[in-house]
Amino acid sequence: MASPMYRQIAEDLRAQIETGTLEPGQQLRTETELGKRYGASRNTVRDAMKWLITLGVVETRPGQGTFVVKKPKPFVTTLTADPKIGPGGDEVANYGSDVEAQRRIPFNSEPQVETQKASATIAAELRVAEGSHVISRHVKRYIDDTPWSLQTSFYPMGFALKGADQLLLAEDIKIGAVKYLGETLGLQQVGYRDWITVRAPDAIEAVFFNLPQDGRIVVFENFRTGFDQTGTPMRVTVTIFPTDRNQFKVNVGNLPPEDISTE
Amino acid sequence: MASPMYRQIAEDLRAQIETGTLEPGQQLRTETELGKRYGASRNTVRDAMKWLITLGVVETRPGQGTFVVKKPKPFVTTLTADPKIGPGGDEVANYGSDVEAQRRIPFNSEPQVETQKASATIAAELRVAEGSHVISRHVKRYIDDTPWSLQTSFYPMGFALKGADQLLLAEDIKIGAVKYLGETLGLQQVGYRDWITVRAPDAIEAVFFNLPQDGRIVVFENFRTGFDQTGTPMRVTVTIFPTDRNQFKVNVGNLPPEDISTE
DNA sequence: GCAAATTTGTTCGTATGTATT
DNA sequence: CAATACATACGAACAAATTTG
Repeated sequence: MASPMYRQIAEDLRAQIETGTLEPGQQLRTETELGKRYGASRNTVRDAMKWLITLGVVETRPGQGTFVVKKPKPFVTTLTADPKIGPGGDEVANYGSDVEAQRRIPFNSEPQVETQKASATIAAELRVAEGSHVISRHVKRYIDDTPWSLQTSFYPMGFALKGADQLLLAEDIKIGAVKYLGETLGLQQVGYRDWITVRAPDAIEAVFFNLPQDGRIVVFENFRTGFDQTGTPMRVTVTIFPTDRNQFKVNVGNLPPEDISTE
Repeated sequence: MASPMYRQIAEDLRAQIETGTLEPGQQLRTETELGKRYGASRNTVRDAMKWLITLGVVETRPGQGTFVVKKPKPFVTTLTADPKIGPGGDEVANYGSDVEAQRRIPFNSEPQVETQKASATIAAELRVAEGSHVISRHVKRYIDDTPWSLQTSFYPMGFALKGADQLLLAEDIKIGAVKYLGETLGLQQVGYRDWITVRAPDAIEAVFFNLPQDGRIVVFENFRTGFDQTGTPMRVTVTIFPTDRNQFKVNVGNLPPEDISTE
């Protein structure tokens, strides 16, 4: 009896959900009904609900009721390059093929292109002066019509001035940005480094991914810095993935082919 | 007036924390005091506090008060192998060197060794029958005395019977488990695959890492499957890292040496 | 070591607002 | 428009944890 009543109620309901007595998507009894059943007031039941909500197992809809949450099937992204493509592959292309292998339909929005002054983080990764101008290309990415990731690539402004002017056009670069930079500037991406963190979504991300506003569901933030043949950073790509529907794989060394049919 | 009062109070306090008016570690005024100041009841202030708690910006300590949270300095783990070591390196050794480079002091508990029946997930990764026996070796890992990760490695039971009997001893394998398997069974780890997900911590993890019980702070779960020269899985290592103090790096291709002094 | 004061934690009751059916 | 169900807010009381005298 150490734990307070609202925790006991929450635990009982959670157990019912875990064991499948309550199925995903199913509606729970109303708060007043549960109060009667457990011999508690409606406010105490509501405390139990709040607890279950922060645990992410139920959600409430005003005017309707409380429901067991449905977990979406995760999207798996491989961070290491496909050996057939090598480290020079394009992010969009790479991720795309990875998704197709899972027989899903990816869709990217038209890029939104801006020129900005580099933030401290971006400047440090690109090794340019803080506040110097950079090109940012932003796309929204969907899989099977569900919001999947938000991706922004940053390039030094000099690239466009030296001949890679398509970087400034708000239009998909068909051959891929990396290949385009190779053809126009002779730059080759010989490697990249990913830096993966987890943080609460900002307001824009929460809206796009349809996440609760209170930051219960967090997002992956992946900084990918690409390096050219001289060891200089040529691009920084920041991709945001909500953790509730995304997973990553990293392949190192010689691996047998993966069986994806059972995923 | 669109947003409810408890959100307005929370937003005001959050802004004070963002701008530094309230510093990390600093104590907020008591709930009753804040209620008077904002013209709200104590319960409404408490709703604001709950909101800030799920946002992760404050924490309450019964009998003491409410405090602005201090964010710990993150630990960075590189998932791709050091090129000098190659994909055959040991997890413990690999991670260890990675941490030392950041001039921190890692410490591993003595391993806790058990034989178990393989769970569905472990069996699938190791490609053994579900329910067949496996050896599990579990260590608790600290850096600078703060709990850092929980790591469990699983090996097929056959390894011990065929000569690698030190796997069953609750004692550190000095030369590293991978090298030991090479010497005793001729197995070489030629590659591995990491599979990274994020989930709420279970009760044991929450206690070890000192995380709040309500699952607000989630953990990375990294499944690393190591493969031998025949392409057969030889080991599965599951490592749990709390996301509030851990980050990952992934290196692909040819990279310039990283400047770690500025981290 | 104990008692008092302080502060947050839990629970109840009640009233009113808002969203959906 | 009415009924239903969750959302917000107030007030009150007692419990539990911590610090201080």
